Amino acid sequence: MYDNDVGRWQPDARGRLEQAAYELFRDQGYDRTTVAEISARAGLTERTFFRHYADKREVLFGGAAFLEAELVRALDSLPKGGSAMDAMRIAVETIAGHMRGRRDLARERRAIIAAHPELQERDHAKRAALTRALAEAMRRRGMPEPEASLNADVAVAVFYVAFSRWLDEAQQRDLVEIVREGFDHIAALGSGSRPRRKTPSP
Amino acid sequence: MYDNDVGRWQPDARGRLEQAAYELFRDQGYDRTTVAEISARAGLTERTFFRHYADKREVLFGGAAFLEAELVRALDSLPKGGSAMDAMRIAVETIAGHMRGRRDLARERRAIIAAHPELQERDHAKRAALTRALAEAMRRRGMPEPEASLNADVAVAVFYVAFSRWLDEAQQRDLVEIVREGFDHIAALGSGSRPRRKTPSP
DNA sequence: CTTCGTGACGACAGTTACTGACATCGCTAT
DNA sequence: ATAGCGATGTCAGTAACTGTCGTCACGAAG
Repeated sequence: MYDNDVGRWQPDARGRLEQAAYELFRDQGYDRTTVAEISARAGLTERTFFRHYADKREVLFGGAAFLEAELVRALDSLPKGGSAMDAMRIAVETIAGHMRGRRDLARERRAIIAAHPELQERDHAKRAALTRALAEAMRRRGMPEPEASLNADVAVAVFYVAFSRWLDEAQQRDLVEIVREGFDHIAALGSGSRPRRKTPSP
Repeated sequence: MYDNDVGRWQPDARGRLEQAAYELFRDQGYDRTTVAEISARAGLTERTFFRHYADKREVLFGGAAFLEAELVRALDSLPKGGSAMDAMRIAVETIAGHMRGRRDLARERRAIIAAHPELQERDHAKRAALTRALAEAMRRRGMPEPEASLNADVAVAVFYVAFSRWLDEAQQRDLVEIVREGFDHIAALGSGSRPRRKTPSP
């Protein structure tokens, strides 16, 4: 679904558009670069840009749909026996793994979004969509409705907090590890004691 | 601050723009009405519309800033002695009181927003801003940080859920009453029993 | 009474995000 | 071959949003 164009045109038009956009946003800022510029640098026309992205903002959120799909896929492929929180933990750790090697890009992206309210709006919308998709997947596993949405909220919050820390920390830890600590912290809240482990028990 | 224009132009330009917008949105839909149309119906120019509203969407969210200000004002004017949840309850009930007599308008507004993703984005952003403002006010009352944000989240969630029910219910109850029930429900969660009251104890 | 801002608006031109309609041309299946 | 399909190009158009300057009532200062 991502590998288009092997014949008449250069391949990976989407990827070229995204890369061109990041370069231009970094060099001259988000609102000083036009869609026409992005398209030209990618060797395409403005019209084609809007065939790949519904609007200018979406070029910064191409990964969100992939992330959502991966999260749901990971959760659906898990046996339905174990605890619900464990299932969510595994699914979230799965998508956290997909971030490996993209920290610098993610930091650039965050800086751009932080400087533009319209992009923050879109970011929140993507988070809400991710949460809804996760809640729906939990419902498919048999969890009733207040719990499904509440647990999805918590799991997505853990992911976002971990993601933010991952970008902030000076030493470069693995995001999956930070996510795991987050879920440990949540579990500790329920048991009334301090976190049971900092790494998986031997 | 809201009562401009008593001389050379008709008064209440903002109000006229808002009313014109609602009428046109109701008659021909949000995206089939242009800012030029709204401005003309209000007896103003397009340029003036954008002096009052940062963009076309904002004309539907003029009340949000007022609501936020009222919520903070109500909370700040409360004595700092009592319980934190009681203070939030009183503040939220105060702004709930401001909705009286605007149910039909609110339902129209909700229908418009529900039909347009861009407006839902803005709606979520306004809710986030309200939550942040409430958390900050709670911090001013001495509540430390994880609690302030978490409690603000809960209080705003109660308000939004109550608001939605208020619009849905066939018989027209008072929003303040529904908000009160919501806070009762939350309090019951903490005490481990069912809600203590459905209406204020006699 | 004059003068001097100041605030709210109009007029106008310009940019740019976004859309619709139609043409082009390699690829694949029949 | 040919017919359809899919990704793109071309072109024209709409409407959201911005910068700049001019206008005119008002109120304060002189």
